[in-house]
Parts: sequence; C-alpha cells; structure tokens
Amino acid sequence: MSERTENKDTSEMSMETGLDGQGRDLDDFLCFAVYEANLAFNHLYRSLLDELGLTYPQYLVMTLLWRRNERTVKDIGDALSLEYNTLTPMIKRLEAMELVSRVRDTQDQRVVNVCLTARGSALREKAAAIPQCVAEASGLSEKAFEQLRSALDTLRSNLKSSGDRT
Amino acid sequence: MSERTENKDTSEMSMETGLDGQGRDLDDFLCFAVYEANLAFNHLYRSLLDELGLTYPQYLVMTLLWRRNERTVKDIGDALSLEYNTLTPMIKRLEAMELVSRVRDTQDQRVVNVCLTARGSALREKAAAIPQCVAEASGLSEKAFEQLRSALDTLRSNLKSSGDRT
DNA sequence: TCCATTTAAATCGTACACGATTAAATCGTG
DNA sequence: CACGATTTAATCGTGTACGATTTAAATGGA
Repeated sequence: MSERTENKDTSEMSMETGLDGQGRDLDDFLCFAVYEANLAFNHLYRSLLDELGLTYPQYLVMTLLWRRNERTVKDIGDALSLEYNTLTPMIKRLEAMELVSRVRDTQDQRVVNVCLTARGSALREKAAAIPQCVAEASGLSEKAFEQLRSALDTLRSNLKSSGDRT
Repeated sequence: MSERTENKDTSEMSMETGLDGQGRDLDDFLCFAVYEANLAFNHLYRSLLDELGLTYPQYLVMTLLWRRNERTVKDIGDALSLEYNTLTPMIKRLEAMELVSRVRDTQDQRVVNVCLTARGSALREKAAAIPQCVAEASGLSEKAFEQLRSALDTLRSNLKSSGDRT
C-alpha cells in the first residue's frame, strides 16, 4: 500500500507493534526512500569532495561547466532545477575560490556568463575518479543502475506535471 | 555507463553535441536522478503542506509521532538519519507552533521526550489525505512503486555501508 | 516612439543539513 | 566509590533551498 493508506499501528495511543521498533517507521513512504537515498549520496559525496573543497551542489555546477564551458546562470538553474536565489550566492562562492568567473554579457546586460578559470578547469583532473567511486559504492549492476535511473526519471516527470496542474 | 565513465562531449573547449542542449546534461548521473526526484517531492509536498503550515521535514517528524507518540530526539534522529543540530531547532519550531511538547525525561535527565499536543494530534486529520495525493501524483503502479522503493533501499544501504568503510 | 510586460539576476528572511565543539548526565570498570 | 568514557542534547558557523520582493535591461505592441 505504501504512500497510500497507512493503517498499521494507527490508533491514537498506540504502543509499538513490535515489528517496526526503532527507525523502521517510514519504510513504506516512497518519498522517504528518495529522501534517504539523497542523504546517503550527500554523505558519500561529502567524503569524496572534501579534498577538492567542493560541496555536492557545487560539484554539480562544476560538472556542467566541465562538460560545456561558458553558461549563463539561467542555463545552470534550468539544468539543476535551482533558482537564482540559490545559485547566485553559490556561484559567488565558486568565484571566491577562483574556480569560475562571472561576466556580464555585453550583448544582453541582464545576463551573467559563468565560465571556468584555469584553476576550475584543472580541478577536473582531481574529480575524474569520482563517478567511478560513486558507481562502485552504489553496488548496483549496470542493468539495475539503468532501471533505477529510468524509474526515477519517470517519477520526477510525473511529480512535476502533477505539480504544474495544482 | 552512467555514473562511471563520462565520455561524451568531453573535450576541453567543447561546443554542444546537439543532443544534450539545455538541461539534459546530467541525465546519466544516478545521484542526479535521486537529487531531482527529491526536489520534485519537495515541491509537491510544499504545495500540499502549505495549508498545514508544515515543512516537509516537519511533516516527517509529525508522521513519526502520529504513528507512535512520545519519542526521544534520538529516536527521531535515528528514524530520519538527522543529527541533533538539525532536529533541535526544528522541534523547537514545532513546539513554538504548539504541535509538540519537549520534556526532559525524569529518569534520564539527558533525554528529551517529544510528544504531541492536542493541536498536534488534531492536525493528523488534516494531513490524512496527503499520502493518497502523493501516491497518485507519483503516477506509478503498485508494482512499480514497490520495486522503486526496494531498489532505493538497496541503494541507500550500499551507499551507507560503503561510506562506513571509507 | 513609448510604455507595459517580460526576463535575468540579486536580495532578504526562514528553514533545513551538517561539521565541530561544548556541556551535562549516565555508565562501566577498576 | 571514583573517574574516565560514552551518551544525549545543544550551540555555532557555513552552505544550500526557496518564497517574496526588487532592480535593471530588453522586448513588443499600440
């Protein structure tokens, strides 16, 4: 039944069913499984990114730039589903670390172009091993990996379109 | 290949492969699929929880308490994989909203017991429809739902144990 | 041309999330 | 009993994440 009708141990003054003692309480929430998997990725990335001095979201931004340099803040926001109010300070931090530069577009003064500095490009080498590490840590077969990714994509798409209609 | 060897459009000064124009750049990252699905849940829950005046993490805490009232901060932290430094302020906010009360345990003065107030219990009725809404918004069949949850669970478990060994 | 609209970005305030540190109560072992 | 180790919680600082608002630049009709 999962995220639908919760009716185990539902009485007002319940007293432990015995089956879900300690921390097994939200097991049937899909949202929670996603939330937990995301936390787990955060923890793993934190340890991997520590020596690069990057946070996980910062790493995602850098990854975008490593793939295609010179992007607008809007581009990055679209790619990561993040707003300016999140990105502006974050990119300024990357700028302060001298990994990227922020330059107003000369054609359209509203636009800020973000591009890698030499330091930012160089950091790519150090980050090269990370995807491997993460893939291994996930412990999934190629097939399971791809299936999961695809299922999550469908889920995200469904959730988004449902949200739009609200 | 996904999270393993990224070798499309990988040259230093790349110029758009044409296939991944705008926002399709991180598609082959499993971590990113999880990150995005989590954001999508956040957005959906934000709209659902708005009228209850709860945030998504606050809702998770309330859900735990609705299932079994009277938990220690530690219990809640274990269930949600959150630290005291996240929970203490959050639970204080719930207390300020008069949804829960925080009482030092008389047996063990280190422990803080969190339990629902009348208002907190009552809120349960208003939240009753939410799991249904979310399940529908996910647009997954019962089977797909369960498979995904299970795959995420495996993933989380693998990531965690890998992190422990680091 | 002019001005309402739209767009890109920034700012402000609130709320997680967590590393590091601190403090107090309890426990374990000699 | 004593005292160091452990456990529980809180505090502080940094960094996302986002709603609401603001600013400035570009755009598109009448």
